[in-house]
Amino acid sequence: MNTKQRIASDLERSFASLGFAEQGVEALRGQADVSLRTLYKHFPSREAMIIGALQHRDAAYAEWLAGGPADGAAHVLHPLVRLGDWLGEVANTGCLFLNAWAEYPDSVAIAAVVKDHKARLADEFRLRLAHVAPGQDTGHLAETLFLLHEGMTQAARLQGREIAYEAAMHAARAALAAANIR
Amino acid sequence: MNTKQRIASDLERSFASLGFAEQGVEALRGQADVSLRTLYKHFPSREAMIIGALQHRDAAYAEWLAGGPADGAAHVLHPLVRLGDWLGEVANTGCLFLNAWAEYPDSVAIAAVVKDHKARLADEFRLRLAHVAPGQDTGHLAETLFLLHEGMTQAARLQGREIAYEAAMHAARAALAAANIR
DNA sequence: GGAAAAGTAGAGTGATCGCTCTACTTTTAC
DNA sequence: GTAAAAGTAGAGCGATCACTCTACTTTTCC
Repeated sequence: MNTKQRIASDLERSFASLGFAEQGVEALRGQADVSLRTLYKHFPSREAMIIGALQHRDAAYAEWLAGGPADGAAHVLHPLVRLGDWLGEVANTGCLFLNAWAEYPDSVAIAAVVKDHKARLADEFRLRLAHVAPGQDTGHLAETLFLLHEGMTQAARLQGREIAYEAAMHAARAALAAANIR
Repeated sequence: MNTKQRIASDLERSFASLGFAEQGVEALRGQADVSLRTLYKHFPSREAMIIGALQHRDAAYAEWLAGGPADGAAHVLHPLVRLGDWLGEVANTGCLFLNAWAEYPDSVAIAAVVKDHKARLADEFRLRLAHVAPGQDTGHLAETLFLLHEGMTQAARLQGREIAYEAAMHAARAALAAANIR
């Protein structure tokens, strides 16, 4: 792993646990354990540091999602199950991407990274549905699963992970059953 | 309407359209068209201004939700329909409450307002379900509708309001039909 | 072995921002 | 009518913050 990637990883962990607003560049420098000059060499502005952290998480989350059962409803539900695991294992401060966007609503670059990440996530459901029900129109279903994914992320902070996970899985299974995917 | 409420209304509109981070106290003062001294008299810190704006929107949203068809599935779906209207009419910058929380993750007072607002929203679904299906266990269903509500809010920014609205309504109707609520 | 690249430490700078304060005017209430 | 309350205008303060710069050391690579 090169220096830039290692710093990006530290930045991601730092932003995820303490949020964006509460942390200045000096604090980030400390977490990454590099000099200010090196930090700025790889990430020439605070915004670039945030983008680097988001891109790092984007890659990590894609890896986290991969795999699971090869067929049937369980194949489609796998990303939701994994999100449930994720929410249980990492500090639950909501969606890192949406939090970043909230902090920099005018940044075109950050908005692009966020939309890109979410589009890839929505595609994940489309691909898995196409694999399980080839030829079938599953557009609505993919959207529904994406809505439940986003809802679960936020609801876990508000009402507890268990409640959000149970409700999302229950609703997702019902939606798949209604489309004869079992 | 007294001065404080009028200022709170201006603050809400201001935060909603330009976000939290991008706007300092001087800009807020300008939007509310009052002197700095008066602004601080009613809201003694920037955090208090944010809380005031959130409380104002909480009340406005409760009023916005009220009413709708008196019975059947349409009674339960009414809040989702209204959210669809809301997303079409106001600048869609995501959920004001979650954005505020993202900006001040350590503020106990802000977290309390956010959780309070969301709890009231979840209760809205529970109450409407209890009205339509008295005696029936609709806990899961209420959670599902809440997830779809939260998911719709975010997905509307990411994929467009129409897609998010269609998907959420479709999923919600299916969930109600599965519980024999029509 | 030596030059270039990449790193460290940390002081300094300019701008911004939340908030206070002074001096003055208008409105409200009895 | 008058006193208290509430408002305006806006300069100024202290702190913070993103970012730069100087001086020096270590690592890499042919």
